[in-house]
Amino acid sequence: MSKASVEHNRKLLFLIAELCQAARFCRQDSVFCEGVTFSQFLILDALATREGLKMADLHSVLAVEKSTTTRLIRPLIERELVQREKAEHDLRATYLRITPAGKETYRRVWDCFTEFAGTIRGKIPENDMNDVYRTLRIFIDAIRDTSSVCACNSNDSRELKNERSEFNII
Amino acid sequence: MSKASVEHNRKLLFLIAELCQAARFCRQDSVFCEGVTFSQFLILDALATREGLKMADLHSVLAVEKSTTTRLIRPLIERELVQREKAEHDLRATYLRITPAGKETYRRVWDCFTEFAGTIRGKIPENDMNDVYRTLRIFIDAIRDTSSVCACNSNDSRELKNERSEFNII
DNA sequence: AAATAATGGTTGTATATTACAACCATGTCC
DNA sequence: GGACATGGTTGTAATATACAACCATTATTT
Repeated sequence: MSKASVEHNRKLLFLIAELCQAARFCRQDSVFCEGVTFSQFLILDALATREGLKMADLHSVLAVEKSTTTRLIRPLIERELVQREKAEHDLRATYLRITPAGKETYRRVWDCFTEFAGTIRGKIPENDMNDVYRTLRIFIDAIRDTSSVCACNSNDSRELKNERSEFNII
Repeated sequence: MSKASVEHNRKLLFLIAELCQAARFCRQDSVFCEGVTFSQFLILDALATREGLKMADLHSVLAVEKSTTTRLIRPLIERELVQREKAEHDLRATYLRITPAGKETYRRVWDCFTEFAGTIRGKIPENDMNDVYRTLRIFIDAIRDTSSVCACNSNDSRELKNERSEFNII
């Protein structure tokens, strides 16, 4: 193992550490509002922008286990921001629909996020912006590829398919 | 709010979502070994490379509350990978020292991480590498800066503490 | 058609991460 | 000497998360 390589790995370690901290911050309540967490915002967004989603679709949007989806969505159901519906053609599936109240909340939370996003974007030099997006994607994809043995995912890169069982690397 | 701006924010939202997932994956046990978590690895690293650290120094390395440091370090103490020592000149402070067993574990965990890091680096085109590091830093710094400024419009005033603004560990 | 497997979802249980507040001991400063 | 600051631990609680067991339903195989 070359010395340069060790240095490289060390750099990567700290970068990941900071990434974890940044991720933690972005999920803070302070970023959002209306008592909606980051994950719940993602759920509202998915339901607001796409029709006919069911629980199983959210697993991949959120990249979590199905039991976790159940638990994340519960508060939204209780607050009546989201409704569940049984589909006739498959009695197992639970379809989800955002309610008018949910849409209103979604809009307001989106405003909060807009402020946050604006602040961040304001701190990135204009001519670095495209590079930031591009390379961040490279980095994320590298990690995702590492995470899944079979990276047979759709080109909608948002739909990170990573059930824990596929997480075993190396 | 311009349409382009909305699109921009949306892009950022998903980028952050994916970043959170990536961060989550990087902290998975599978990346490490020897029953050492990511945070604990950072602690071992700090103690292995710097002399005379005390608890308070770790707060900023880990960017967590002091009570969290106490809890993160406890398993390391119990497994005797780390020792605590009282300093004579300040009986409040607890100094920490990595033990020989701790060093050995550190080395082995480092090997695990090296493999992980190698896999990731192998997925990033050679001539993008510098750009990735550079822009990732820009992005992380932007978020960090936002975290110290953005006490946002919050009605629930759970702002970030000073520890957060010391995010910088490199 | 009966048996078996797969899918969708919930609940029980457990763990990790993390914060905040209250508290104690010790230092520092006026 | 008293007020305040610093370092650390413990109590308590919330969130995120997984895995396994389970139930109901649908799909596939024999």
